[in-house]
Amino acid sequence: MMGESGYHGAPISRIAREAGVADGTVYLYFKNKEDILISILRVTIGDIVEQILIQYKRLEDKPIDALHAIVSIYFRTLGSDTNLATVTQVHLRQTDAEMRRKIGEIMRPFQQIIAKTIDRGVEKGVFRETIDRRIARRMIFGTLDETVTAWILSGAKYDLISLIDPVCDVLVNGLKA
Amino acid sequence: MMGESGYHGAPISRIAREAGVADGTVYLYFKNKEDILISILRVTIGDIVEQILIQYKRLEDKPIDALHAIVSIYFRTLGSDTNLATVTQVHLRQTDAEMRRKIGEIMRPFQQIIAKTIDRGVEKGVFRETIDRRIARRMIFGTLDETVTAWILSGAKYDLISLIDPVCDVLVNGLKA
Amino acid sequence: MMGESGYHGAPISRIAREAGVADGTVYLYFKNKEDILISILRVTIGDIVEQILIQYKRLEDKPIDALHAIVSIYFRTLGSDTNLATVTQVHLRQTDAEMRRKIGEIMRPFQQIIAKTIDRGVEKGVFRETIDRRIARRMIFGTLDETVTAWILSGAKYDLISLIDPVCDVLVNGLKA
Amino acid sequence: MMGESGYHGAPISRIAREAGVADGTVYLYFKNKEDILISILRVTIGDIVEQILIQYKRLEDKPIDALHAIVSIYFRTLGSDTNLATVTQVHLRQTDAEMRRKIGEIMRPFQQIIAKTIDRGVEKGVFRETIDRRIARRMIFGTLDETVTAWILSGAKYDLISLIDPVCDVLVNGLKA
DNA sequence: TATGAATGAGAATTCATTCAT
DNA sequence: AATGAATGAATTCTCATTCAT
Repeated sequence: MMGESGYHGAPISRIAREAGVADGTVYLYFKNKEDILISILRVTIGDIVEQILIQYKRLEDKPIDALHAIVSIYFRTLGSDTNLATVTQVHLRQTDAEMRRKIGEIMRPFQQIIAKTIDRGVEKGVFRETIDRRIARRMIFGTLDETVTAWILSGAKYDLISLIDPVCDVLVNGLKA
Repeated sequence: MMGESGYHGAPISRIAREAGVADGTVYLYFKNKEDILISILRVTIGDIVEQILIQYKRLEDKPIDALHAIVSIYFRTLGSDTNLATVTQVHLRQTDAEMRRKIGEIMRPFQQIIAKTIDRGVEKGVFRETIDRRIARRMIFGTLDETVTAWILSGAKYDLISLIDPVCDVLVNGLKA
Repeated sequence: MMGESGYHGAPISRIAREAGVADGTVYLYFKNKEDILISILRVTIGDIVEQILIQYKRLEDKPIDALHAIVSIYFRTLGSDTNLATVTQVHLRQTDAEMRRKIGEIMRPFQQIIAKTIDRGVEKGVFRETIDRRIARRMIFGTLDETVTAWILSGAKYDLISLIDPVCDVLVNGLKA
Repeated sequence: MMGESGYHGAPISRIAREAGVADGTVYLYFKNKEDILISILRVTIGDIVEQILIQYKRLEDKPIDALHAIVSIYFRTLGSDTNLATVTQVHLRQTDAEMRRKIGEIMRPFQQIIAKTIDRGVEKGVFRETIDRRIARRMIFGTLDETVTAWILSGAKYDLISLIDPVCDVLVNGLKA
């Protein structure tokens, strides 16, 4: 039960309606509203990180390819499910400071993979040594995030996958030695 | 739990208190809460755009300096007023789709300046011709946005101005020919 | 906050769990939640009354011993089962006026035994003739009730049985000729 | 505003309706539902205790008169306001364990006055030395409580004040040396 | 008989908005 | 123009009850 259909809109009543269940039913599966949103994010980011890690060893010596894999998996995952992306880009933002902190924690593994990729790139001499790594990480994540958000707000009319290469292009150039 | 707040974000009562007026007084100047937030954004982005335009003519032939001016003014404006930045980075996100559309409209002049700067850079041969300009615009805006959001969520502990140069560095390199 | 519970007191799910059956099973045996609580009280008070009546004939001429038997059986029954006492002292109070009326009806046989004991005591000249018998009944029941409630709210840490004699002591003195 | 009319019935909506205000208005004066009930009890018990203390010095040497004053003031206060008594005897019982603890704390000053009166009575030799003072306290409070509850559940048809003397009579005899 | 997933009515609480002063 | 008390719609969440299996 639950899970396949959409979860647009903030109120539990709408989430429940779109899932085709009664309001109370939601609470059989989730502790509270926060838990719903957090759970969706956790699973999504967990999936993305897991998929990246599978390819990661193979790409140990190729930071540019590793970055490409990160972008690719991120866009493919969110790009294949508009409802999912709506939750991560719209509903999860409609939350208070405490929740934002929890979101930050869940995002950490993904952010760490980005950080590691930057570190390796610098070690290998592929990325510039002079870049501020924290800034670089934010550039990468900010670009991905802005791209997905723009896609959602546009109504998901085009294909997010088509943006993998051009996005990698600007990112890599921003870092390249 | 979450939706213990009827709407999200800052209650009118807090906005009014911080402005030193009574709740009702707010409605003499603004149509409704949305109008307040939108107005704050409109003024802020208007200011930023105006300041950039003042310097813009002078930098017509120097796209890298123009980009530096954009980043500088954006960070200086938001970095000098934590409340303001909290509204733009937190409260304005806690809104529905219709509101997001309005926000997009208000941001347009700022986005257009970024777009124009990219165009000029490419014309002048300073930025690569092969970059996807829409993507480039999102990279720039996404990086700025992510940087300011991270700053706010960190509690605004460090100085946003100190990030102007390193942010410009990665952005320019992402675009450079 | 408070009314986070739709009704009050023990949820059916807990009652069912403690009985080792599923929620739905409860409804094969009871009409509704009220019926459960009422039934528990009916059985409990029925038991107490029955036990008292067994000893009652034998004590017909000894109103003080009869009162002792009442207190003893009341405290022994509730004191031997914390869950039971919690239902009678806590959950059964968390009900509306209509339910209170039903509770009153169920308590009547017990109250009548107290009344009868007072009457006999007066007849025999053991209790003062000048006492208001209705008040005396309430003193006895009020004292028992308050004692059991205090015991439950304390966490049932001490032994209710140890209070039989001292409680009888004050009650008997309140009535004695 | 608020305060004069009745507060029957558990739900805030009914409390508000009976106070002639909207649901939300209640929250301008009380933190939450618990706060309403607790506040009523605090004020009531505070009043009762205050009134008793006024007479208390004068009755230092007369424990029986002191007890009479306690009963009198308790019954006069609750007996003069059915709504008030309904809150203390019905609604305040419909609460969870945590709330019961708070209620216990608020009742403490009243219980302490009872305890002190017993102590003095024993010192003066007016009350028996052999009574268990904790039990005696519960007898007194249990009798008062049961009497007021019975009065409320009867529909407050008779006059609670008329019970002051007969109640004192049984109580005093329960304690007398 | 027994189950327990699903239901949905009902309760507390927040806060944008209004309006008498 | 300004106030802020009062409103009530909207929202989350609980739990008694039902019913298909």
